[in-house]
Amino acid sequence: MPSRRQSQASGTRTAILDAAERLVQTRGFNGFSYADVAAELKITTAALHYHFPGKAELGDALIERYAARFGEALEGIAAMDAFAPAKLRAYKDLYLGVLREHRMCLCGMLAAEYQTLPDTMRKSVVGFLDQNCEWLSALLEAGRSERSLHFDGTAPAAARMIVGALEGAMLVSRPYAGTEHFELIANRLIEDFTLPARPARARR
Amino acid sequence: MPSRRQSQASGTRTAILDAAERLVQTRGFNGFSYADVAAELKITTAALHYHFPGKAELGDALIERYAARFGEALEGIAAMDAFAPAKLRAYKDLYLGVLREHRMCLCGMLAAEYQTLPDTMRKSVVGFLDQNCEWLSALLEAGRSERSLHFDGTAPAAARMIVGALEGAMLVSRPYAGTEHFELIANRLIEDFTLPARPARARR
DNA sequence: GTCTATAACGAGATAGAC
DNA sequence: GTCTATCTCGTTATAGAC
Repeated sequence: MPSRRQSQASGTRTAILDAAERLVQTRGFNGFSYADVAAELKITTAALHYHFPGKAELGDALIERYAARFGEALEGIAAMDAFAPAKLRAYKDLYLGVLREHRMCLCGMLAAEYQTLPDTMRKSVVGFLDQNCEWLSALLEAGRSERSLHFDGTAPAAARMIVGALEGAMLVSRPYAGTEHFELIANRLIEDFTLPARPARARR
Repeated sequence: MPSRRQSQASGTRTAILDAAERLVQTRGFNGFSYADVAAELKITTAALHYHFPGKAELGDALIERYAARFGEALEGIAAMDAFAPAKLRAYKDLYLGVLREHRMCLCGMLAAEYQTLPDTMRKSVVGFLDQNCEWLSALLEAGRSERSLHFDGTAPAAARMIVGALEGAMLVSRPYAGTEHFELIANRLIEDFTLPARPARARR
């Protein structure tokens, strides 16, 4: 039987990333410390430094994992047997799921703190935004082709608007308690891109 | 001749607020220190504490001044001899002006850091967002009445979408160099609300 | 892999002289 | 109003034992 590969994430490493991720998404990269993570895991900060030499490396690992997970979710949506509007709603629901946990999008939070980030983290944040815009562009193009979505201008431009609007909706919604504020904005945004279904029935 | 009132802002106090404001808008409330402000003004941190006993009080003063200044700008726009679409563009340009200085909206930045803020600052951030939404609601209603703007649903809901989208556009635009990213999103957003002028000429 | 111990620094804040 | 001097605490980080 094959033994564990050295590249496999140890339980502690994953637990550190989980705790740090939540802290960054709720308090920001400049709003948490190694001590916060260590306290949550009931280990010492010295143990943290064993897994991540410095906060910059921890930050790099956080974005890398987050972007990979988000990419998988996007692949899952792309593989859905559904028309583009349903996929766009599923994309919006990714953000909604994050907000439900009272979190900001990791890279949206880091975008706010952009000027204070190490250079490697900056590049990764931009990469995440680009990744989202490219995926959305393809979805929008497909929706236009199948006549289920409509928008003026280029697909990349429309994609940037959607990403910006959803990130902004999360940003301004978190100071208010629930998700109603976000859903109001997001649902309205998505409707603006959706053409009424032709064959079955009119929009209710 | 009347001597200076005690309530008048001293030059130092204003200089502190100016420096701190820029620091918060570029680096976040958790991304700057008294030492940063003191260094910029070439005074000591002890002098800062004379004007603002603690960082929380400084933060309160920052939001208060920012909201007041923003409110004045809104009054100025409301008083314009123009139709609602021009006023909506002027509103958008308020955000654009901030972004041109490579800054995030003060309260947008603070919204990201919301969970780490003192309670008085939290309340003020929400107040700022509400102030904007209420002003925009009135503008949207007026535009609908004069048939120069159109939107589905209620004016407050549409206003929240605009505020969220503009804050989000700033957020995701700052990692990219110029203002093109923002303008693409914001102009598109505003066009979606604007009805083509009836009498004179079609949109160019 | 995790600990204790500690270094080295920066942050917010205060006392008291000028 | 602003300074010097100092305090306390939190944060990042390292050395070396277990």
